[in-house]
Amino acid sequence: MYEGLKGFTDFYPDEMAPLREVIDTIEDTARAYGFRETSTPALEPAEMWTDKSGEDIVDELYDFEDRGGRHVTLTPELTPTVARMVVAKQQALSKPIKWFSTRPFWRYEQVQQGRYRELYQTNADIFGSSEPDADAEVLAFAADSLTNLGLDGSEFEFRVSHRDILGELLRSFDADVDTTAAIRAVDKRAKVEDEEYLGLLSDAGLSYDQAREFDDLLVAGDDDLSALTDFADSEELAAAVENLENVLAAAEDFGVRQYCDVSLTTARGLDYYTGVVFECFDASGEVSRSIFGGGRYDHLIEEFGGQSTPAVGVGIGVMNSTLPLLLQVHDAWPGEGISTDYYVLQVGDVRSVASRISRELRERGHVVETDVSGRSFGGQMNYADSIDAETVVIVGERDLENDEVTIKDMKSGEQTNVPVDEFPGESDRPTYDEFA
RNA sequence: UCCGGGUUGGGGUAGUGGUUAUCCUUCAGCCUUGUGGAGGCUGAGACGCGGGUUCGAUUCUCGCACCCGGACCCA
Repeated sequence: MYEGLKGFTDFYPDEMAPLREVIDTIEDTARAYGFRETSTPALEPAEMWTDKSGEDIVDELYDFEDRGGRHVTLTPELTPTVARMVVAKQQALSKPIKWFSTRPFWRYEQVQQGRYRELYQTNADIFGSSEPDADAEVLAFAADSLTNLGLDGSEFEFRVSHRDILGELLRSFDADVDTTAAIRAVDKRAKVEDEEYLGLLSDAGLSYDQAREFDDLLVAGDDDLSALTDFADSEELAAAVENLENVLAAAEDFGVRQYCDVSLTTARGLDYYTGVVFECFDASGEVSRSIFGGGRYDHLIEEFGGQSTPAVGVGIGVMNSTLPLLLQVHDAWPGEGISTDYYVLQVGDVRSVASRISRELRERGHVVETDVSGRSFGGQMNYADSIDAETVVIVGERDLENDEVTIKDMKSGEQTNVPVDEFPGESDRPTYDEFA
């Protein structure tokens, strides 16, 4: 007997059925916004991550040398791949480009609640629009996905921040600040002691007093963004604040503003984000990890060798992620197990008739099972029960002597005889009730 | 990489340095060779892996693997 790899998960049919519903719901939402489906490789040149991404990502790569001596990696995220695709066909694609896909990703990291080494994400991205409407549409898609899954606004929250606000605010201090390090410090704010947090900020170049002032501004800004523009007379800062306000205004018109809280201390770890960034959290706090996140990355396409192209997107973890935890906590986990429309029960040498009936029922789009194990009558009834069959069609030698089959409703247990020539007949979904 | 807690049939569990390892459930078959959800009977099926201590280890001990949770990091 073999064991599967740590951090990889087998999904059995009764586990996959609700996950399928979750994925279908999110994908239907994406389609409704006009996102078009793409499919992308599992394996990519490792350089796509080692060249641009920070140490953190590289440490988690599932990478190796292939037989041609190429340094390749299983993809840990989608963004560089879609960036590559956009660059390759940039001139041919009409803008805005709106793509979605659901597929696995791999990260070699420590396994814990909601975090595995193989995870599935539905990504949705918009390329070619820097308008606030594009940011807001991504927020709206994400929010609609959650509400379509049965969550309401009191059960999740989007913490929305803006990289340029943080950057410009830092720049407005009269100091030589390492912006990236400072933003990383902000990202840690909730996790470390005040003193350590302020220490990280001063490591980044702020004086102690400036660090205090900076932090006060972030907190004040969450309630009232004008506190920021009042502080510094900076055109760039004003533009960033205005951009965030415009995104929130668009979100208001799109009907999702109520899910969004301004939270300037939400920074997100990835370095390529540029404007609006957001993370989704469980409003009840029961799921402590972030559910998913996204944001704007206006420079990545250019960095990948394309023409300057603004971009904004979100990646929602659907399997081996925290979203199932969120849905379970709020009683929104799809309950449907496997079910079967018809079981065609065979007694004796009746395969040709049973097959004809099965085929005609399947042609009508139903889920139909019949015996492939040579089981006894009782054994087949047992099996029909175990697969939650709604109707059992008994094709037995005894009935066929009278040119009949028996239609049995499994819920009530009632049954009746029907001429074999009239089943399934003209009805799309013939059941016991129609013949009773 | 670090810190806790775990690992006994498919699932859930009891127990023990020494005969055939407990119970529930599940699965298969039968009671009932044409009727599932109830009951009865029969059967299948387990001490994570490796080393050490010991006459003897599932039990004690060490290492490893895996699982659960946490730190770090992230989605």
